[in-house]
Amino acid sequence: MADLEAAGQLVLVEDRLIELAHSDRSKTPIEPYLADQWFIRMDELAEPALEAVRSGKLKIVPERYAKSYLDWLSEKRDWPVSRQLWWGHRIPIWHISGVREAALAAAFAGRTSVAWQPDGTARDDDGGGGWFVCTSDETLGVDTIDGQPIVQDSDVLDTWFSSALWPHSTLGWPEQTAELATFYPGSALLTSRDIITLWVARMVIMGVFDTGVLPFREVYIHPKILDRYGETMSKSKGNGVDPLDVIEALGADALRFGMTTLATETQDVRMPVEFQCPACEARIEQTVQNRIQPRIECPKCKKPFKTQWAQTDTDLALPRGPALSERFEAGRNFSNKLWNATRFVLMNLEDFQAGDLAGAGNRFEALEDRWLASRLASVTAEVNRCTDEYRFADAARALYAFTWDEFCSAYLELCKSRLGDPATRDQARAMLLLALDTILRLLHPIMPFLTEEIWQHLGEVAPNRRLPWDRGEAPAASIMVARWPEPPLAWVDRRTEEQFGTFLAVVGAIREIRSRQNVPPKTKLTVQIRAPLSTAELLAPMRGSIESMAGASLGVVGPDATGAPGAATAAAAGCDLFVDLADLIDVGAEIARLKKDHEKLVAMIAAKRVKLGDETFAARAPANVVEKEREQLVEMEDRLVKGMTTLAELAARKPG
RNA sequence: GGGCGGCUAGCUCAGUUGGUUAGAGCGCUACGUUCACACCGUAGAGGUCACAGGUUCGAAUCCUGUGCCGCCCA
Repeated sequence: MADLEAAGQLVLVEDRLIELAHSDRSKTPIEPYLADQWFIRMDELAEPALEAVRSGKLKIVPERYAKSYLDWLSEKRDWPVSRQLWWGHRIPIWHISGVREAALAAAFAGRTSVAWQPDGTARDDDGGGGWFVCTSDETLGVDTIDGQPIVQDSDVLDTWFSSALWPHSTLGWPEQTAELATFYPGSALLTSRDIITLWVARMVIMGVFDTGVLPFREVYIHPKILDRYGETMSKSKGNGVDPLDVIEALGADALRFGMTTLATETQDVRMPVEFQCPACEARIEQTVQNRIQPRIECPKCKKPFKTQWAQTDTDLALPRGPALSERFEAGRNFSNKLWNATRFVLMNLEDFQAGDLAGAGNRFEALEDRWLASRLASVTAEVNRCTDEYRFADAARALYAFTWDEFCSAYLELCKSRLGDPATRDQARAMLLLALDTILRLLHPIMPFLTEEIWQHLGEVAPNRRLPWDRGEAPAASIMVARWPEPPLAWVDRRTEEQFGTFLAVVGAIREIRSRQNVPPKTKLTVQIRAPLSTAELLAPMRGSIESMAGASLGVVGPDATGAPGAATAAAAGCDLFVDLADLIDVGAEIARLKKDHEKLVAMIAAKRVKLGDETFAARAPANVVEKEREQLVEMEDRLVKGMTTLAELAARKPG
């Protein structure tokens, strides 16, 4: 500064704030310090690791992470491996001063694993110098040479150096063990994105260098879980979830299922954390303030509980409030759902003899059986596809939706009446067994404990069951070694699924009317369904099912069905449903609803007309898209007219 | 400074190659304990898809820019 001033070059002196890095652990500023360190030259080592990914021999999923791997390795920056710590692998380098090379050669004569080179210090007067000595053996075996002490470097290797050895050293390398022969290389490495360069790249480098073989063929990078504020979870911040707490409160399968549904292709997932009051089970949002307190008072029951920070004897004596997340509750609820569905199946399976389901494919006569078989085949294919592509969340979602919404809500309900009829009872039971067994196998990787438990119960009730994919063998003693299900794709039947969809839509429409009009569940509704002949034929065999699932009795189902003037109406799957509610109907509510519908329809019809009137749309959009739009317009206009008729009828009926 | 990702319902997230009225779980509202399940059932409300341009007959989706959030590297 003085020089600048003297030279007349100093313009201004001012105070500036400088970003100063702080140590995460000690919270003290990090000061630069120049020191000699050991480096590993990377140019030759990096090349095979780069080639492995470029050529596709090593696949990184999701693909975008290959970029950070390649970018980083391409720089081929030398790796500083020495650390001034008290733990770790000591660097296999020794120092000696004041000796000539001849003395080293004599001391290590015959040892090919020892190498040395000058350490760069100046020579002594008598020709002796400083040397680095290196060996791949554990020790040098000598303490002095020519009276000079030989001392091992006090530095240890970077933790990632040791970690890079993990795939092969854990299997006994450098010995050629049976474990190494069997388990090396592995198939897939699952890890977090922040250590792709630190760990994954180093394992590849080290694995190839030491064994000549890539340590794994695929790398799956999973998302990282952050708290509700987007911060990385850590014990020292106190913002984490303890898996043991989750297991204790919600179950091990809830934890695993929850983790699986979080495993999407995204980079981060957020997990809001809540304390659970041990006294009243109220949930208390974890905040930046309360997460570092030794005790928290429950705002609901006012009783205090301790956290991981409890220190004093009084705090330590308090009951502990576990840290949980609502994101595991769906898994807990799902476990419960599956357990109860199982109870229902087992209850109905007692004294069931026909356990051989190997020829199940020949017996799908009822619509719902064809549908269930079709769905089993589709869902299995979907789960296979998802797991092959590391889309674990999609697999979990598919199984959750199928089990809950289709197997439990639809199929089990339909079975209830069939189970009471001796003519259909055994077929329904066989189908329940087939479906539950298949669901268990598909779910097992995601919910291992519950599925095993149920598997054992199933084994007691139906020990002789044979599924088509069991190849004539009895069910395995444990689901862990049971065959993966293989429902044939020939079971997939799109027309049946469509048909079944129509059925469900009709049931839904009746339920909607009931709910809209506040009709108690026990009151039977009488429903007329105006449907095209084809749809009516299709619904005919499901008549009883519609009645039982919707709590209704069906009148006319066909093109000529009509409702009394002012009947409550609903549309579904190309049908119009009429429920005459003369004594029950809330006319005002119905009119209000229809008016709202009407406004919405008018707006949508207007938009459609503009679209279809646009010449360029007709000219440039694909024919099927234009056709679809036309059909929708017709359908909407039809609904508009019907709505207006009903409105007029209701208005005439409304008292006053 | 470079790179990667995110911004969709109150919350946490899905949304395949652009094409019905954008979905799920939790939460919320109403009704309901009919013998698998209230950790449940039925129905419902709730979204200008961060913002601004552009491409296109058509954009949550493709392109450009901006803002905010996060991570890796320097």
